[in-house]
Order: sequence, then structure tokens, then C-alpha cells
Amino acid sequence: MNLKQLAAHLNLSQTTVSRALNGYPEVNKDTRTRVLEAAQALNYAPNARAKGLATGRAMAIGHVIPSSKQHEMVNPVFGDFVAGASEEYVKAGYDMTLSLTDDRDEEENYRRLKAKGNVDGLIVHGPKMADARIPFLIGLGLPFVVHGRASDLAQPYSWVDVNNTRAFRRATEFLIDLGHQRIGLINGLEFMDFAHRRRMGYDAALAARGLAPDPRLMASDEMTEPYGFAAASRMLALDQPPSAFLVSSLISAIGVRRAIHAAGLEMPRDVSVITHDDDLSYLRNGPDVPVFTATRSSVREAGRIAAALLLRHIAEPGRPAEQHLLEAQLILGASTGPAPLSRI
Amino acid sequence: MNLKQLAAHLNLSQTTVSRALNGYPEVNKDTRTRVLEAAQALNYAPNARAKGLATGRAMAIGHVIPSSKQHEMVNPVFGDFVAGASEEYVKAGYDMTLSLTDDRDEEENYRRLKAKGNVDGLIVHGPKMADARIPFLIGLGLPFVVHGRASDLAQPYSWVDVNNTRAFRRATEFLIDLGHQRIGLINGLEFMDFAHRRRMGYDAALAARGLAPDPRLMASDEMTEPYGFAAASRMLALDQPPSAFLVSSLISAIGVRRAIHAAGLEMPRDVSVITHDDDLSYLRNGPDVPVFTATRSSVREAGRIAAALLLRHIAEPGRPAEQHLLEAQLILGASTGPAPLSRI
DNA sequence: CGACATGTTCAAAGCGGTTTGAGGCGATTC
DNA sequence: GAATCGCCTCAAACCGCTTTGAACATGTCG
Repeated sequence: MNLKQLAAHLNLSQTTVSRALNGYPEVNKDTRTRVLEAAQALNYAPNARAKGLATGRAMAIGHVIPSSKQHEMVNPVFGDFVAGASEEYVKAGYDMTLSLTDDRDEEENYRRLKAKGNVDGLIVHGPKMADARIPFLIGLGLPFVVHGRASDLAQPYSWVDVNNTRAFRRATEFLIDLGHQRIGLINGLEFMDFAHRRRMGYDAALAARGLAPDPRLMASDEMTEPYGFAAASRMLALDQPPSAFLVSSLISAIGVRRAIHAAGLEMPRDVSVITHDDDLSYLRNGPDVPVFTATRSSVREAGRIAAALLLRHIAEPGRPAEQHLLEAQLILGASTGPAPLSRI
Repeated sequence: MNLKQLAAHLNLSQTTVSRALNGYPEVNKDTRTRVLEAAQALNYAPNARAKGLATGRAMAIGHVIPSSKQHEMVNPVFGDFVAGASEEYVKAGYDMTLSLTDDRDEEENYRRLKAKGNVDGLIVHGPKMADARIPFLIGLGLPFVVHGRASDLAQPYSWVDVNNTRAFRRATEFLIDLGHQRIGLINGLEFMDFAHRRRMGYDAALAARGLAPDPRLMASDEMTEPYGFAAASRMLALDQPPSAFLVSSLISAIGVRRAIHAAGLEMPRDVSVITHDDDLSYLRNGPDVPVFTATRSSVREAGRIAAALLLRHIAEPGRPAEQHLLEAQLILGASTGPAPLSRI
């Protein structure tokens, strides 16, 4: 069923039917209802390609997810972010397209996305500290919003990010307040911007309290469970082991907990743990009392905000770039306590 | 840059340029290279909407993810599945579009997807035991492949699934062989087809070995960590607690492990655990020796297979429905051991 | 009663590609 | 030298929609 057939069926011109369906004023009220009913009954829906071609708008947003061959991990955060964004897209009648790109030919990829014309805007995931994609995209002229941000970039661009520095600074200070002096940092890959910022927060807190940073208490890698286990095990085996851990992901924190148990220790009696918690739907940090004390920020909410921001930019092309900084909550769970005297 | 401009730039007709780009034989070799080079240099890419309109093919596959408001969980398996599927799409030049649908107006949704014409085929996720979507989609005439399957459906349709029944039957038998008599099943929602089948496997193994099923040793819910913890804690508090658990997801298994520790027990000394393991990139079950003994089947691989199957069906419309049953491997990890005499 | 709004409908021209059927051109054949 | 044959290239139609500019009733006013 296409417009032509629908029009013929109604003994109307395509013009009139199109106008009736799209809410233009110059259509008789009765005609409009007649058209709408027929469209419903014959379940007609305009062909998106034809509509896009005619209007010049794709009514679709692209999500670009980096997934290199080396560490071909799909960010576990991704599902929830997309779910949040999708809520906004559905409201606005937009579709969502996904492209996983190898970071080798990424520029080429963006250029194609634009040339092919099947998206009106992009959400960029997983920004690195100095991310060449961003200046490139600014030059490309396709509206985009970054989930996260890149450091040291002169030009303004739109992003939605968590205040990672502050979150980790607060968490570190909280541990210091509890009497912990040796605090292990089990971070993500530090060329990723979020991990870099968390590291800065951790460093700043130590410095502010006059504690010397110890490289042996810092790890950085892809945030898996085995990584959390391995890094924490290594640190716990040191001469002066940490009495607390600050972890960048709930999944790694689970590995840290495993390491603590494997070392014959108890959490939080012997070792405290604070983790970042993206509030993922399938990885709830305890239903009522959180298992882990955590810096929490909903990634689903971030998805909603980023999508709304992008849609606004598409609707008002002149609009200047906008930033949205979310503050993580420091929520108290069952994984932190005073530093044990024996281990200070 | 569009075809017209490119053709003008080259002093050729649109036809010739189009043919040159699409590899038709009736183009002079020199002309073709000239065209290809110019396209590259001016980075021309055909507009996907126009191309789609002209050819009648969208060159895109839709993934439909159910996400009801009640249990608005995004399946954690999703990211990896999509990554696998994407590998195939990229090879074949297809795009991927995502739609999260509330299961209320799902049929309406599929109908629109077809009418709008922006996908050539669908991947259906998360089938329930009796899933009305499948007969509906067969009627709709849009090629589709189900990730998983639905029970009790007369008509043939294409699916890719793990042999859940056999996997859980084998796992249960393995536990029985180790001397376990009381085995707790911590399953997903049993109206989901995969969970139903796992339950059948568990039941069959008990029956075959003459063990009476005990409803108190069976739980079924959304597979989160806290659920694993709560269900296992409850079972461990019984008069006759289980000496082993069979768990439907690695995430829930982590909760089960926590419950075991919280009860002052050791895994596997006091309690054994086998879990299903989707081999997710961010949730590796140990780097070398697996932490958990598991029924393992790569969901990323399933994504690849499902995508390839769907593309084949699109390429050859007459092709009969095809099924692909993956066998899960039973991999031995550090979470299983003989049943302790004290607890039999 | 003609002029003029007003409200409603229409035919036709794009949007950017693909594809059909026809035409131009140099080489080969009679 | 004319006819024929390939090989390339072209103009034009078409895909399904939006949108412009014009046409057509109908009613209103001077």
C-alpha cells in the first residue's frame, strides 16, 4: 500500500492525502478524518526512504560504537545507554541505527555515514583522551553529541558526561576519612577519557591529604572481572598491601571481592571497596542496601539526556554546543568501613 | 556531492557513472577506473535513501528488542550478539537499525517497520514460550530469524538457538555424578523459552536418575546478581539445603557465590555451582582456568550465525526456513567438586 | 452581477539514485 | 562503399513521497 494507491482508493489526489496525513491546515476536516481512517484501516505507513528523499531528513540517529579487533570488547554500558536514548527517539519519531566501527578507518566511516545520508545526527561513544574524531566531526558538519568527552580540545562541542574527577576525588577522600592510607586504584584503560579523569580525582585527593601516590597501587586495563581479581590479588600480596580499593566498574569490583576472599580476608572488615556504578538494569548493586559503596550515575539517564540534546540540535541548527555534566552520587553500601588498625 | 554532480564533473552521464560504480560489465575499463578514482577523491557515496527507493532494497536489518515497562531490563547479552551480527552486516554492506519495543503494541510496531520499508529483514530477540510474534511475522512476509525459539509452533521458521535442554541436562547429570542429590535451580523467567527448556533439561536429569524434584529448590526470575544471592540464600537456609546450584546466568552465579560465602561456606568445598556462560566479552569466566564450571556457548557467534542466515534468506527469497542448533560446551572450572559427605 | 476572498483540491516538479531501450561510433564483413 | 556488429554511452522513465503554484468551487461583498 503506497500513497498513490491510498489516494486512488479515496478518489483524492496524492497531495491532499499527504497533507491530510501530515496535519497541514488546508484540508477539509471531514476529508482528513476520512483519510486518517482509511490509512489506519489499510495500515498504510509512508515509505521512510521516499519520505526521507523528499524531505532531506533521515529521521534517524546513528550510534557509533568503537570496537577494535585487539580489545574487541563491547562496552557493557552500551545496552542501557541505548535504551535510554531510544525512549527519546521514539517520542520524536526517530529511528536508531548502529554502526560498530573498527577504529582504523573511523574517519572514512563517518564520512560515509554522512554521504549516505541515512542519519541526521550521531552519538559518539567511548571518547579517548585526545580523540581525533571530535575535531573531525566538527569539520564534517553532522550534528553530534559525545557520551563522555575528550580532554584538551579548544573547539566547543556537545557532550553528556559524569563528573568523574569529582566522583573519584570524593570517594578517595571518604576512604581517607575512614582512616585508609593505602588505597589501590583499579581503573579502566587510562587513555580513555573517563578513566583519565578518575585517575586525576584519585591523585588530587591523595595530594590534598598529603599521601604519597604509589605506582604499585595503581592498575589500568579493560574492566573485566578477571582483571579486577588479578590486579587486587597482586596488590594484596605486596609488603604493604592496600586496606582499600577504588574500582572503576562494578564488574571489576566483583573480581576484587573475589580476590579479597581468596586472600582469606573479609570485606569490609579487612579491606574496603568503593566502585563506580553505572546503575545498569542487569547489574543492580543490591536491591535495598547496596552491596558496594559506590559512585553512582545512571547511564540510562545519560542516554536520555544525550538523545534529547541531539534532537534539539537537529531541530535548531543554529544552536550553540551544549554540555551536560552529571554528578555521581556517593552511595553508602556494605563494602566500606574503618581501616583496620593492623593494616594501616 | 551527488551522482549528477559527479557525472558532470567527469563529463559523463549519470548512467555510465552509476554502472561504473556498481560493477556493470558494459563500461570501458579506463572509464571505470577514472570514475572510481574521482568518486574516491571527491568522497562520493550514493545516497542510501535514493538508492533504496530505486532498488526497493533498504540494505538494512532491524533488531527488535523487547523492553517492557515492568521489567525494563536490557538483556546484557544483547551487546555481544549485535557485535557478532554486525560483522556479517559489514561484510555484506548492510546497516543495522535498532528498535526497542514495548510488548504492548508490538504487532503494530512490526507492521510499521515493514510498511516504512527501512529494513529488509528482522532479528527477533527474547522469544517467549508461546510467542505470538512469530506466527504474526510469518504472515507479514518480512524475512526474519529468531535468536532463540518458541515452543509448540507448527509452522517452520528460522532460528538460531543453543541446545538449552541438553546443556542443562548434562550439567545436572554431571552434578549427580559428583554425588550431589539436592541441586538448586536458579533459573531465568520461565515463560521465556530458553529458561523453560533449561528447566526441562534439569527435570529430565533428575527423573532419569530417580531423584525427586523439590519445588523449594527451584527459583525463577530476572537474572540479576541480587536475585542469585537471594534465591541461593533462601535455599541454603532450608533444613535440607542443596549441595549444588545450577544457575542460568553468570551474573546470577556471582550472586550465588556471594550467598555461599555469606552463609560461611566455601565453593566448591561445601557447595558446587554450574552456570550458563554466554561468553560475553566483558564478563569472561576467568582467563585460563574458568572460575565457574559452565555450559558455555558464545552469544557473539550466535549473532554471526543468525545474521548470516538472515542475509542468505534475503538473497534467496524462495529458500525454506533454516534452523541452527548450537551445542553448549560443558567446561570444567573451579566451582564444582564432589558432594561433601556432611551435606548429602 | 461581477469581483474577490476563502477554502479545498489538484497536476507536476523535484529529491538522488537505478535501469531500460535507443543511439553513436569505430571496426569488420560482404 | 554500404551494411553489420560490438562496445560504450546516453536520455528518460521510474521508485514513493513532499511541496509549489495553479485551478476550481463556493460564498461574500460592493
